[in-house]
Amino acid sequence: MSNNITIKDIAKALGISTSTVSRALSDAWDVKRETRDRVLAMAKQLNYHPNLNAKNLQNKRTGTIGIIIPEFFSSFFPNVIMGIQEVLYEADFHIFITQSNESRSQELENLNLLRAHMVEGIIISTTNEGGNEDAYRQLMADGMPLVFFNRCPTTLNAPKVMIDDCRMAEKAVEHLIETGRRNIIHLLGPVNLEVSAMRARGFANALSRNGLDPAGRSLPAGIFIKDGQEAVEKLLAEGGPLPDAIFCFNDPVAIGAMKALKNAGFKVPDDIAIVGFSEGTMATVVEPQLTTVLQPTKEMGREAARLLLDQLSNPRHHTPQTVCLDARLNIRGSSARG
Amino acid sequence: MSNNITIKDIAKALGISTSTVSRALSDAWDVKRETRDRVLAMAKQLNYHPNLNAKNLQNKRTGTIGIIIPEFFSSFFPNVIMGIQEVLYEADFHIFITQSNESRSQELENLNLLRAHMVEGIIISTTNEGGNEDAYRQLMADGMPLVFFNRCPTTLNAPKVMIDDCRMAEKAVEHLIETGRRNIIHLLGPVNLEVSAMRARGFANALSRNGLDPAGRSLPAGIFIKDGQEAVEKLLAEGGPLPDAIFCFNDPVAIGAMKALKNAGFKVPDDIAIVGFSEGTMATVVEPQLTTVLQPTKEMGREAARLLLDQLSNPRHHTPQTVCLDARLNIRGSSARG
DNA sequence: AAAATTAACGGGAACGTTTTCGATAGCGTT
DNA sequence: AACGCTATCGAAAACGTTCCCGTTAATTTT
Repeated sequence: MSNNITIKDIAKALGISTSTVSRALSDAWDVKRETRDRVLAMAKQLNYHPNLNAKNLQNKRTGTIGIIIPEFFSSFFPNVIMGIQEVLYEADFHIFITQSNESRSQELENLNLLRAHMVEGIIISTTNEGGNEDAYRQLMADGMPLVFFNRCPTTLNAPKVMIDDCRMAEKAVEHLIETGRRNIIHLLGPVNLEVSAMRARGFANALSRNGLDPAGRSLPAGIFIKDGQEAVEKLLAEGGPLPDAIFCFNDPVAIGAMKALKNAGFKVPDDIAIVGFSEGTMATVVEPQLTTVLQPTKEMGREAARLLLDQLSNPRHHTPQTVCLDARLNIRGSSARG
Repeated sequence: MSNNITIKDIAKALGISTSTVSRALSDAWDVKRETRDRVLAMAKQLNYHPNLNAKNLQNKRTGTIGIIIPEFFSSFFPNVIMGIQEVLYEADFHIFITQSNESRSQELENLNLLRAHMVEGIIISTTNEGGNEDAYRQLMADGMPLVFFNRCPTTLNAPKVMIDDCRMAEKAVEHLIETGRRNIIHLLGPVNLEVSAMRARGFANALSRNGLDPAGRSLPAGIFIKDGQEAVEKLLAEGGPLPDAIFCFNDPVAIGAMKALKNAGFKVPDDIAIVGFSEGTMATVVEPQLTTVLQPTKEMGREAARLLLDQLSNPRHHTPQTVCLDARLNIRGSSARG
């Protein structure tokens, strides 16, 4: 931008002082109506734009908050961001989105980037690698407000917003049991994600509560379509007795599992029922449509933003609270049967 | 952040001047090795972080470039952003992502926001509302480097990176013709998008080149699943003769169309073939898998970033070029037949 | 009529950097 | 002994704002 006109230029053009120009632009009380109008007119005429660096250098703020998400590809995070934007824009904040690409080091870089850009707070969903807890701690110790959502470090006493993954997993698995399935397995998420553990626990709870033994019924998978596909292919290749239902860590894994089953000639849900988690666009596109847990993504974003604003307006000894949102099990074709 | 230590603090702690500290931190030649090490050590000890506002105020730059995309939901734009990041991070720039939500006014707000944040350039894909051409023009006149991708304003002489939508549409439709379809219709995209017109033109070209009359064979649809679904439902309700193939503006529309056909008891591709455009995650998830045009999204982002860097390093009279990337028609089940 | 208040503005320091221009000291040259 | 180098550092201006103090003139109060 070659556009270098400053308040000095306006002042000079009008034969007044920069102080007055500054006051006029910020609508101060001690400036005559007429001069204010002249300043505004001249500003428009000269196509003036305030220099945010100078302004922020002065008032020691940036009006920006940072976001770190692990990926862009599922519709989950974009939706959360929409919610964040909604309440943050309302509160006159801008957001600075970065993505860690599920990489620990990239996340660390982003943290430093955001700190260097002097964001006034950070909303973050961790990578599935984990391991940056010290950095979070350091940041919080330095007074940077942090809010976690969805993927939250267990060991950290910070504001978090999540859904009750354990209970929803229970519900999902109980639904499978109610529809007559007894031989249910679970495709696990990434090991160092708390949500993985939570959903696995919900799975186990549901089984034992119904007199089924959860031991040895969880298989490693992951997070992507291919993870689910490979896990099921491996299962089929082993030639052991097959389950009659699979509870998957998330939708992509569920879809991958469905693919593998179809390719091997099995019918979903008749031979094997499938349920996913964290409903995205694909759930109603795949055939049969996927039974899965719909998370209140937008509301999750709103809530995270609210927690951050709370901290901001209440800097001292803010006891970090964890808000837990309701989710809904959407029952569809992939688990149908009476 | 209550962390207010500056180079002054370092200077005071070491009994040297701020100039030296500054030089030491920026690795200048005229500072003794030993003092530089002491400065660095003290900086680490005090947990110093440079104030970007002050720094940027000085050197009149921000190292940030802005991105405006219309939405987050398809995987298209996130993929492009990955490409942009790749080359921009390499060149030591940060990116500032905003989304217009397909809204003209929101896009305008974003433009102003980015300008206020003094980004050094903007990469943008316009909304389907359009109408901000004057703002683009003004920005460019003020010396702000702009690069458009995918959705580019026709009337503007600016760097653009796109694929040859017309030719790819032709290819897609010719594929339908080669597989024996004669009665082909097109579901249109948003009216004020150049890509809509381009794909429609390609559709028409392919028809007339094969002795088929394109007149009256284009139906308004849109951009979302429901647009395609509703368009086909309307078509079916009208009770006229049905086509044997539908070329859709994009994948969601194609998927919507498939849904409507299936619901009405038609078989894809036997009764009616479907082809989409701009392949996303859903293309291989839907059943039958979707024949569609795969765009080089990541490369598109890389190229856009490169064009921006070109402009940045070559500020004056930079003749804006349009780079046209190759795309690929991925033939799948939805258009199968010999 | 003197004093006090108010309305409107200007001067200048400050925010945390970078950078230009010296300054100083040591040391070899002549 | 006077000179010029080189190496290393400090003083101070500048970047574009904001804001605390004045200051002046007009207006009101006593």
